[in-house]
Amino acid sequence: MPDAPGIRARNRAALEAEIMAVAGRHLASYGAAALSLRAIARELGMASSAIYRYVESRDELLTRLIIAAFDSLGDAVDADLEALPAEAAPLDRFRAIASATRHWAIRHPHEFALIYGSPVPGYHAPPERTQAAGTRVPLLLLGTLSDGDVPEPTEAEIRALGRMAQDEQLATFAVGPGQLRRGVTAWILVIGAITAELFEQFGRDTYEPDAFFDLILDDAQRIVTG
Amino acid sequence: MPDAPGIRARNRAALEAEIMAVAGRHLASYGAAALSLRAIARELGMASSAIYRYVESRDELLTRLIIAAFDSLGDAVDADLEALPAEAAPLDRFRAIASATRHWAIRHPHEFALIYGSPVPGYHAPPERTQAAGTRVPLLLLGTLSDGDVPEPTEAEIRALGRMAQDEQLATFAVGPGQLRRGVTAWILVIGAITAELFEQFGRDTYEPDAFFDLILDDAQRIVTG
DNA sequence: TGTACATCAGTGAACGCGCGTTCACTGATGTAC
DNA sequence: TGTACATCAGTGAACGCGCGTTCACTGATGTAC
Repeated sequence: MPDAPGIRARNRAALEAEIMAVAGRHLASYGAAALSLRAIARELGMASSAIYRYVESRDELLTRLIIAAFDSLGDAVDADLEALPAEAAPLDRFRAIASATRHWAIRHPHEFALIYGSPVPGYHAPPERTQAAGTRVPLLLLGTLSDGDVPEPTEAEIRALGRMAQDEQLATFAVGPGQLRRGVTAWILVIGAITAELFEQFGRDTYEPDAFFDLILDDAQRIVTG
Repeated sequence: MPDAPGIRARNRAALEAEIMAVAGRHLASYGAAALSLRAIARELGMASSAIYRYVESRDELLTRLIIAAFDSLGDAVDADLEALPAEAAPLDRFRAIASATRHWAIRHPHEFALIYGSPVPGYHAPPERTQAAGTRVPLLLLGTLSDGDVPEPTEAEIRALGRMAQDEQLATFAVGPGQLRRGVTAWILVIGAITAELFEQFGRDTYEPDAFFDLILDDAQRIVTG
């Protein structure tokens, strides 16, 4: 039987949580590139070397922050989905997922940049650790698509999907290759629109992002429904 | 009458060009975040302070590199367009522009990240200097769209475009608000697909980017033709 | 054509800053008998 | 229950590195008379 955690274990868990909280705040305020183990230690009032009892390296901390960002996004999307009436149509769920993603991104621009922007210089995320968290929302989105009323996938579509079109993969996606390819394209459009808005690719105050995103969703739905 | 340039002016022009060339190489190799005035000076065998005779500051150099990247992309697109037969259909020109953009991005990932990825930490590009270069390719793309066979713009579209839908602006775009909005959406999809590919948002070797991009272009064209 | 002066390019030292990571060490907490 | 030992958290100094930017200065190029 496991002992109740001693004072050491409790302290460790508490400090670990505090470190992640401070790291998250620094990420949110200054961005991933400026993330510094020394700065985090300073804010916690501990020696810079002490951090290494909790975090292997800066890269490891970045990996954890990436996973945390994906989780935060996933939770936000889940919350918005639950606010929907149970009988909401699939396309309404689709819109809710995309809108929740956009609103999360607006509230957490640096987190969004971390997971959907340029890679952090000198760091490469280990896919085996980030993948599960990273596919959570795209999978939700695919879940709103049904195969019924959509044309047979073309040869070109199956070829384009490559490994994604293999049977084991398709099982986790729960849609056929045609809808998978459409769903991925729609997701690209959604993320692209959010990116353009956040990174101001068309300048500042040149258009109305709220209204524009609505129209983006119309196009995304047309992509998905064929 | 302007004098022939003296030896000093010639040296200055030559060194200025050399500095930009080295800066470009460093950007291409290590990315914008790692760009360092000292490193450039070192490579040119000059004192780190000497760079300041040619470049006001690191930010100024970044601004020049952004403009250079947009120009490089624009030149690449122009070249591919010229290789097209003169009677090529607008939609073929559309595809050529998008494909040229993608191929340029694959050849110049760090330049692409500089202009379409997350902002460089601690730097904000002055729009009045980068805008002209930045709109060059999008304007080419809009140039392939005609208004004729497209439905009247909706109220929602005009609202979403905001300032972009003002008359002076529309004149420079040479299309009506309906096509403008469709063209911008298509461009977002194209850039989003390139971003997803380069930044490996769906992991490595999970799909076939060449074939997938072809299908993306089909969707982009459907967006544009209504 | 020659001379006096102004402009400019480039130097080297310095300021002040920050970073990730390692290491030998102290003192507190936990464990086995 | 008490004691000896092992584990762990946290310290502070250090290594080795890099950066942007400023400044007083030298020597070469250009210009006005």
